[in-house]
Amino acid sequence: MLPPAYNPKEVEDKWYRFWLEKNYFRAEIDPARRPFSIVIPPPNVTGALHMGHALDNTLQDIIIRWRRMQGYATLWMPGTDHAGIATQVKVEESLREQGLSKEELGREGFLEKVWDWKARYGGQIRRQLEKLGASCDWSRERFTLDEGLSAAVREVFVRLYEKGLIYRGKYIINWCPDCHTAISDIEVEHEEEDGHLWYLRYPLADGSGFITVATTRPETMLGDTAVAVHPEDERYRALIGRTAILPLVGRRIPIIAEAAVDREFGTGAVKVTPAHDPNDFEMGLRHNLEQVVVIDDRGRMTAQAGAYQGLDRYAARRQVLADLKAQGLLEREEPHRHSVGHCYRCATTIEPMVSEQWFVKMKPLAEPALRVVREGQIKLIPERFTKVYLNWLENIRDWCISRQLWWGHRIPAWYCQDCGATIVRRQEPRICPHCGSAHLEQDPDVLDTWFSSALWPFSTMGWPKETPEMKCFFPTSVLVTGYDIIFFWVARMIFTSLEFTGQIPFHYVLIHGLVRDAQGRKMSKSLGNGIDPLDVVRDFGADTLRFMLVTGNTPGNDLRFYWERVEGSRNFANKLWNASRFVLMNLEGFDPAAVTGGEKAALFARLTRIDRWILSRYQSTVKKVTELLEDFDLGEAGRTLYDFIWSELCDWYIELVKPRFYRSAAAAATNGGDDESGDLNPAPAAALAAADRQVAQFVLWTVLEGTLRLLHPFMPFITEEIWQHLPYQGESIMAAPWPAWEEELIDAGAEKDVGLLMEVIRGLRNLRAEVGVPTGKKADVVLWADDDRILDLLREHETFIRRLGAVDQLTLDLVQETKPERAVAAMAPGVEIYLPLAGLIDLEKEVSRLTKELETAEKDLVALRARLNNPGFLQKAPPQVVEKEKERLGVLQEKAEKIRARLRRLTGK
RNA sequence: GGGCGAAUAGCUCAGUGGUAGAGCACCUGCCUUACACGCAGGGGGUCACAGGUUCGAGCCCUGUUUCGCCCA
Repeated sequence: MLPPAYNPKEVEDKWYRFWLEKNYFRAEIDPARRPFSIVIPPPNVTGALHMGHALDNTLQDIIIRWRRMQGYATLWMPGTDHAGIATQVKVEESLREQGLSKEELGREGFLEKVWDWKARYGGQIRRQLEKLGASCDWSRERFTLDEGLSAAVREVFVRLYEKGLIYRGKYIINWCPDCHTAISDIEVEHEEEDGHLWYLRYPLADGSGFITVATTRPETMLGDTAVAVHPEDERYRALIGRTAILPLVGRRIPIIAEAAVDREFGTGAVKVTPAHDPNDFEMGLRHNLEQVVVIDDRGRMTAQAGAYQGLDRYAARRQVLADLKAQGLLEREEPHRHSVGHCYRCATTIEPMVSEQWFVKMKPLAEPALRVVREGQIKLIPERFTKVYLNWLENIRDWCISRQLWWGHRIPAWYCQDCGATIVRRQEPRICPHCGSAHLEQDPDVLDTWFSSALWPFSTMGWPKETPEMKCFFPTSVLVTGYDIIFFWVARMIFTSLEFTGQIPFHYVLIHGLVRDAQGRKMSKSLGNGIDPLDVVRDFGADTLRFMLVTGNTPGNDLRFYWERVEGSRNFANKLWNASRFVLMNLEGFDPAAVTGGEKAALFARLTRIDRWILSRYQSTVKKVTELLEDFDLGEAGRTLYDFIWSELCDWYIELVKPRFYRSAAAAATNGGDDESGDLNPAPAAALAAADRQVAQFVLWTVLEGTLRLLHPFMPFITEEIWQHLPYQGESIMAAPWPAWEEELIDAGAEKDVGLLMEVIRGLRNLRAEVGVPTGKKADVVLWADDDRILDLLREHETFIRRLGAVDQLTLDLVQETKPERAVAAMAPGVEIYLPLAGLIDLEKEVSRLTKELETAEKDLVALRARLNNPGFLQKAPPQVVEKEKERLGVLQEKAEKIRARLRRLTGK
C-alpha cells in the first residue's frame, strides 16, 4: 500500500536507474519507425545548470517522451559547449586564487587545467539533467571540442575559406579590454548611459580661427585624422578642403565633406577617428584617411598617443580635457545621454578598434537562410519571432570569428615565416606550398564558440562522415531554445546547415522565454536572486519543478518563479498520489488482462451513466492533450491534465464511485442487506453489487492508467511509481503506448445528464451553506423534476445526491402545485430544489437572496433577448450559435419564472 | 529612430469572434475511512484609454498612454 503522502526522494533515483538499465533512452536506428530527434542546446561547461536550463530541458523531455510513447524512433542528443570566453575566464579566476596565471603555465599547461575543469563540470551538468529526469541518449553524449566535432569545425572553416566566404583582414572590430579579445557585433550589448558632450576647438592651419567639434569620447581625438562636415551645410561650406591642426598632437588633418554627418548633432562638425569608431572607419576608407591606433588591447593609450602613452583610456580622457581646457580649446561641455556598447560576458565598455581578424562573409550565406524561413520550411514558434529572425538576417554584417583566447578550436591557418603565405588546411602542413619553407607558424587565435555551436545539429551526428545517424535523424525534428539566442545560435545553425548539408537543421524551433524571479527580475549571480533547480528538486521533487515550469509557461513569454506555484505543483502531485491510493485500495481482485472480448462487451453494457461520463471526459482529455502537444502548447496541455485530474476525476468521479465500493463491501459483509435500498433480495443484491464493483474498478483503472500515461511526459517519476503499483502490461510506463483517441467513448448524453446532476448537487450544497447548515450535519431535501425523464435521472442517482449533498431525508417528485412552506429554494434547469427548515426561515434574507439571483438572470435575459430580436444576428450568425442561444433563453426564462414564483409566494404578492 | 511584447479579480497569469476563467490570497463552515499538500461554499473584474469593423469584440483594425525587451 502506498504511504499517505508522496515522497519523491524515495522514488526518483530508483526509476532513473531503472530506465538507464533498460536502455530506454538509447536511440535505435530503426528504418521501420518514423524518426524523431532533438539536439540539446548544449549548456556551457562553465558551471551549474540554472532555472532557464531546467525549463528548456523540461520542455524537450516532455516532447521526446511523448513522441517515444507514440512509437517514434527517438533521439535526444545531449552534450555540452566548451564556451570559449566564459570558461577561460572562470579557469583564470580559479588559477588566480591559487596564485597562478595562465602565462606562467603556458598555453599547453593552461589547456590541461581547462580540460580538468571540463571533466568536473561536464559531469556535474549530466548529473543535474539526470536529476531532472531528462531522457537523453547518454551513449551519444557530445562535447564541442570532441575530436569528431573539431574535425567538422576544420572542415567547415577550410571549405568556407576555399569558397572565399572566410577571409582575414584589418577592420574595425569590437574589442573587450577585459577579456582581451575581439567579439562579434551581437556580443555587444548597447545601453543608454549618462555621459557628456564636449565641444573641442580645432585651430585652422591658416590661423584664421578654429572649427568646433562635439564628441562623447575626447580621448580618441589623439587618433583623429580628419574633421568632417555635411557637404550641404552652409555653415561649413567654406572650410571644406582646408586643414586643421589637431590640438595636443599637432597633426595637420583635412576638413572633409561627408554626407553621413548628422547636421543636427553637436556643432554639425565631427572629429574623425578611423581606428576607433565604426562610422569613422567607413569614412576613413572613403576618404583614404590614415588609421592611428591610440588605445591598446588593455584599454591603455599607445605610443601613438604621445605624451599620454600608458594612461588608461579614462585617465587619458581626463588629462586630454584638462590640457585642452588649459589651452582654451575646450569650448564647453553639456550632459548627454548616449548608447554605449558593453561586453555581454563581462560588461566592460567595448573599445571599437582596427584589428586584423578572421571574418565570415555573411550575405551569400544569409540568403538561403532567409528563404527557408520565409517559405515556411522552418517554422518558428511562436510565429512572431520569424520577423525578428528575418529582420536580423536581412541586415546582417560580416561575422568576426577569431578570438584572442587559448580555449577553443584553433584556427586552422598557418603563416609561412619566410614568404608570408597563409595556408589554410584540415591537417597541419609540414612545408609551405609556395616556397617550401618548413618555417610555419599556426595562427594563435581560436574560433568564436558559436562557430562550433553553429554546426551542432550535424556535427553531433558525425558529419562530415555519412553516418547512420545523419541518415536517420537529420534534419532534426524540433529545436527548443530561448529567444535570447535566436541570433547567436538558431540563425547560424540554419545557414551552416544549408551550406554544408544542403538541408535545414530542424523543422520547428520552439522558442521560450526567460525564467525570472518573483519580482520579474532576471535571475543573476550579481543580484543573488537565482534559485538552483536542484534545491527545488531536493525539497519538492523533479516532477514538481517540471510541472511548475511547464504549466507556468506560455509560448515565447517569460515566466516568473513563485514558491507558491511550486507548492501548487507539489500539491497536485500529492493529489494524484492520493487518488491513486484510493484506486489501489479498491482494486483488489481486479485483473484488466482478464477483461477481454465478450467479458469486456458485457462489462461495457453495465457501465453506469456516471462511468460513461468520466470515460467521455477522459477521451476528450486524451484528444485535447494530444492536439496541444502537436501544437507545441505544452503549458496548456499540462494545465488541461491538472484540471481533468483534480476537478473531474477527483472532485466528482471518485466521490461518485465511493458508494459503489462501500455498498458492495457492506453487501459482502452481511451477504445482502443493501443499506441504501433495502428492496432487493439479499443474494442477488450481493451479486449485483459485486458485478457493479467490477465495473467501477474497470473504469477507475482505465481512466487512471490512461491519465498516468498522458501525464508521464510531464511528471515521469510519480507516474512510473504509481503505474508500477497498478496492474499493467509492459515493463515501464515510459515504454507504454500513448493513449489512443477512441471516439466511441465520447458520450454527449452522459455529459449532459451528469452535468445536470452536478448542478443539482451544487445547488443544494449552496443552499445549505447559505442558511448555515454545518458541513457535517445532514439535512432534508426536496427535489421536484419538470418531467419524468429528469425524475428518473434523479431517482437513478439518489444515492449519489444523498451522499454528495449530505442529505438525510430525500423527497423526489414531479413539480407540485403546493410549494413547501418554510423552505429555501434554488433552481436548476428542469429541477426545483428545496431545503425545508425546521425553524422559521429568515424571510428577509431569503427574499433578498432570491431577488439578487433573479436580477442576475434578468440581466442575462435582457442581453439574450436583444440578441435574438436582432435580425442581423438571426441571419448572419452560424445556426448552431443561434440554436444554442435560443436554448439558453428557454432555460433562463424558466429559471427566472421559477424564482419569481417563489418570490411571489414568500412575499404573498 | 525602427520592431516586438505586455496591460484581464488584491497578486501571478490563462483565455484566436458567441455565457469573463484558474492558481494563490481573502471570507464562512468542515480532521466526511484517497488526500488538511485536503473538502464544501462565497465575495471580488468599465478586460489600460479613444475610435472603428462586425449581427456580436477581452479577442480583429487604427490611434493614444504606461511598462518591458530587441535592433540601429
